[in-house]
Amino acid sequence: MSSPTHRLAAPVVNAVVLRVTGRLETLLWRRSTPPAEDCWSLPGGFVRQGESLEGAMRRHLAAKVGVTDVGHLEQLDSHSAETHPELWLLDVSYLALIPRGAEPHLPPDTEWHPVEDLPTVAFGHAGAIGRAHERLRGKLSYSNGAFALAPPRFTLRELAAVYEAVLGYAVDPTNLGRVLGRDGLVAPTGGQRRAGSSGGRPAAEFAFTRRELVVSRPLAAFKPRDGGG
Amino acid sequence: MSSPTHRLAAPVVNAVVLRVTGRLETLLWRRSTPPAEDCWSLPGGFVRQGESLEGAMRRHLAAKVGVTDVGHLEQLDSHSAETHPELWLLDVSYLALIPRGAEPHLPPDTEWHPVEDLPTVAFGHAGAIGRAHERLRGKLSYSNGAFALAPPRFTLRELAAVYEAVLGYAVDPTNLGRVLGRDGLVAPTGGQRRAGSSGGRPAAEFAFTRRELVVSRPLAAFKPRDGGG
DNA sequence: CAGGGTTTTCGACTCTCGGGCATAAACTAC
DNA sequence: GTAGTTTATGCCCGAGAGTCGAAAACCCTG
Repeated sequence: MSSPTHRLAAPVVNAVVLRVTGRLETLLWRRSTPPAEDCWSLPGGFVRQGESLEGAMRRHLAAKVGVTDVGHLEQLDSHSAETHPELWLLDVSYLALIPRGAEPHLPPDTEWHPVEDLPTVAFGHAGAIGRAHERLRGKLSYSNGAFALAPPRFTLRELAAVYEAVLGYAVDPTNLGRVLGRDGLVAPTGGQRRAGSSGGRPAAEFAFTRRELVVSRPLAAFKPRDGGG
Repeated sequence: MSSPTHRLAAPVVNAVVLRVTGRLETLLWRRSTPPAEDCWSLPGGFVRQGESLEGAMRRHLAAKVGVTDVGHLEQLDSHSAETHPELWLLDVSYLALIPRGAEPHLPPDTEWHPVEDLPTVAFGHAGAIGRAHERLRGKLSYSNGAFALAPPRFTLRELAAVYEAVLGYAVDPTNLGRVLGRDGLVAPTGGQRRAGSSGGRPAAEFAFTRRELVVSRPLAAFKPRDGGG
């Protein structure tokens, strides 16, 4: 069963790159080569032998779309794809979050598109975008996942705007700050920020305490024996 | 970049098969062929062209370890593996949950091992078992994920025992029934069950209302505009 | 058949946390 | 200085989880 007569596949990585600029946006790449020439698709490419999947993903993000400052990179899922005329592809999807403020300078064929108003994308990649959005929505609800989308320093109003763009409904900045603050996920920096247009009380500046993913609720739907750790 | 000169990999699927029999156990397979001959590893095998990854996983589970009644099957992650001397492998890991009562008749080379006391497993598969356990722990806390581990009908005490085996700490049957019942995830069947040894009040028999995964809390860490749906 | 032991079930209570609201504070513009 | 805008702080309320005790249902023994 380990004989080399088995058919072989070409490993491919693709990323759903998400950022928030008022709206939730994803990065699409207009293909200039077959297959699916002149169609939009997710940025990505082939994996080299000896290369890790995540390494390949970062390489393609940096080389093809100029994305180097990735706030968070996470594998979504894999599936066997017959979308290529000659090759059997094994498609591994990633979710990449870009913090606000890190503006990658994009190659000409690459554009941000609002997730709520996507063009037609090839290879069934629209499903991957939907799953990525869904997973991100979950992450914001039970972790500090917004650290990878928010700028390094922000006001509670700005952070609430990030949540609103992802979740799709209004979020109260006061309550948001209290919840994240109680879990120790965000903390005030001491600085202040003035509102953009007309006057008002300057807002306190906050920052996430950690830049890696932390699950706030310790999965305690039921009681983890309060005494111990 | 789509030239067929790229190196190709052999897609492989592996499953962390978990069940609960008092303890949480996983299914390991003693390899009788190279590589890693006579070592324990996760059950799995090659993917055929034209076959979906999940289809290949189910095929191997049925053929190699006699597992046909899978309560839940879910992809974990993929990684590029250099563990084979001749082939470049692309390893896709799955989590498979076996309900209690469905006892697959195992081939001679296959055994259940308690997750807390594993033998040495090859190919770095120990990490996959850990990640599977971790994900399962999360599932039990915010979904009806236990439906795939529990028998079709059970008492609250029996269900609590399943939770304890996975979570590692005591769970109150009363509270568990109330929480899952309020969300409509479990419901009494009307039947009764007598305790095993000495007498006592017979316990009501319960069953999960759905046999697919349902996320109980609608990810509402913040307010989803109570009016609408 | 009465009584003790065992297990489950039900109800009441408490505590924490999310959400809402009103008020105070801080700043700008006129 | 006054009006207007925005943020911050405190308090209240309700929902839900966790605990506890008492009642219910059953078995076994004498």
